[in-house]
Amino acid sequence: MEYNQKQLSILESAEKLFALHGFHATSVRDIAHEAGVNIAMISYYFGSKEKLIESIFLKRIITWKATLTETLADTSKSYVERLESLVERFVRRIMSNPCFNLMMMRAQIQADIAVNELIHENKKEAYEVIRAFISEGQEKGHFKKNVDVLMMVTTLTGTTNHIMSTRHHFQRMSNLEHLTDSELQEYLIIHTSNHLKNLFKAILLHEA
Amino acid sequence: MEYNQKQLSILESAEKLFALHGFHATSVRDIAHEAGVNIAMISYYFGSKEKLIESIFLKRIITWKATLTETLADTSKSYVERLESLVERFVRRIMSNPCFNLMMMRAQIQADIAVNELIHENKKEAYEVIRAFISEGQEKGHFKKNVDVLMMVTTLTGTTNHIMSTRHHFQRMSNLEHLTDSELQEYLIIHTSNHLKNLFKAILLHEA
DNA sequence: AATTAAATCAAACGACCGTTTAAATTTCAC
DNA sequence: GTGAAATTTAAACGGTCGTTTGATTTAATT
Repeated sequence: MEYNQKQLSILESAEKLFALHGFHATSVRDIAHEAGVNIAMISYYFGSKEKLIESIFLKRIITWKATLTETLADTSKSYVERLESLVERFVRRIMSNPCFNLMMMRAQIQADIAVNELIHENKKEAYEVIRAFISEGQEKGHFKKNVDVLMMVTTLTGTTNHIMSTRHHFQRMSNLEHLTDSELQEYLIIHTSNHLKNLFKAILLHEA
Repeated sequence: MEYNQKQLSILESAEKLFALHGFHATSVRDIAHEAGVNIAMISYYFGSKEKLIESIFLKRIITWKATLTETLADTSKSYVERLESLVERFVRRIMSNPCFNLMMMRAQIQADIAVNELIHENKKEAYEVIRAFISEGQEKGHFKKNVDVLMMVTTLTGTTNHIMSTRHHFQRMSNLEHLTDSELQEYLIIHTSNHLKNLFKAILLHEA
């Protein structure tokens, strides 16, 4: 799908505003104003407000299955190193795209939205790559056996999403008000990754 | 704050609909219809739709600090047992009130809502009780020292919220479609609690 | 029983909404 | 340069929204 400059501007503006205010509290007039276009352009280019949000999801749900597969198949690294890479890449990907991921969180809370099936399939693919990797590690004796991988992935996603969506609360709780937005983001990426790596290693590895 | 039967009916209906559809996609006509009252009653009893949602938060944010304090101060139990009780009570509390907690999640995503300060204070209080407990356990040698308690609490909250908000996706991923809603809820409470207990024990305890 | 206060109602208000319309303008292809 | 196609525009449409209004009904008080 090729978009022209106007369409891209609309998509970006919509993504930002939907993330901030949600779908229903964002009007096409808001989006058009932010994008510098006339309001009829939304319908002209995308057909409807509903199809606009679907287009954002379609554009953004770049399946990250390929990245995952590559990361977890890198035999130059140990199983632990690959697990650590998985966590780092995941956390950085979420934290570096706050708008889209806030939209994802809203979509997941909202039971009646058209992209739910797309999201489900996307998550299922990712999960199956991770599960295959953990299983392989278990069979080869690198990881412990009694670990619920789906719960583990839920903790990865849930923790990261929660930090991202409540980062200003977190900032206040940690007395980090002096940090700029990009400093805070980098701090959160590192600390969240480290925390999650510690958690997963603690349950997957045999104590050294 | 004492509410009459009509007001309670409005509060319940509003909570359910705000949880399902969000504040902006729920109209006062929807709420009035669900509650069996005339739409003017919303403004009459609560002043506005905005004040209605605030009233729900005020009513529901029963500070759980007292429950926490009691659970974590129960000296008839070991430190580990108290940690386990904390997890179980937290998870059950969230999972048993899906409507209110979906509203909480939405409120947290939404940066510009009047109750954010209330939520922040509420979370801060709870966090400080937990941190005091973990610190005490560390000082007495029951828990390991290098654990980020705020991150731990974030994992507790993030994981539980994520399961709750994506429970139908989770149900499908786990091939549990045959379960009724209440069976699924109970399954999730138990499995989430066990998973989180395993995680926290793995990072807090010295390997036996 | 009469009066006052509270609750309820249907209708209305002014605002906002997403989408459409028809005309105007711009761009493209020949 | 011309005509067709695409894009853009301002206005309009029909609908929904939260809140208010004033009349009516019900409940409480004297």
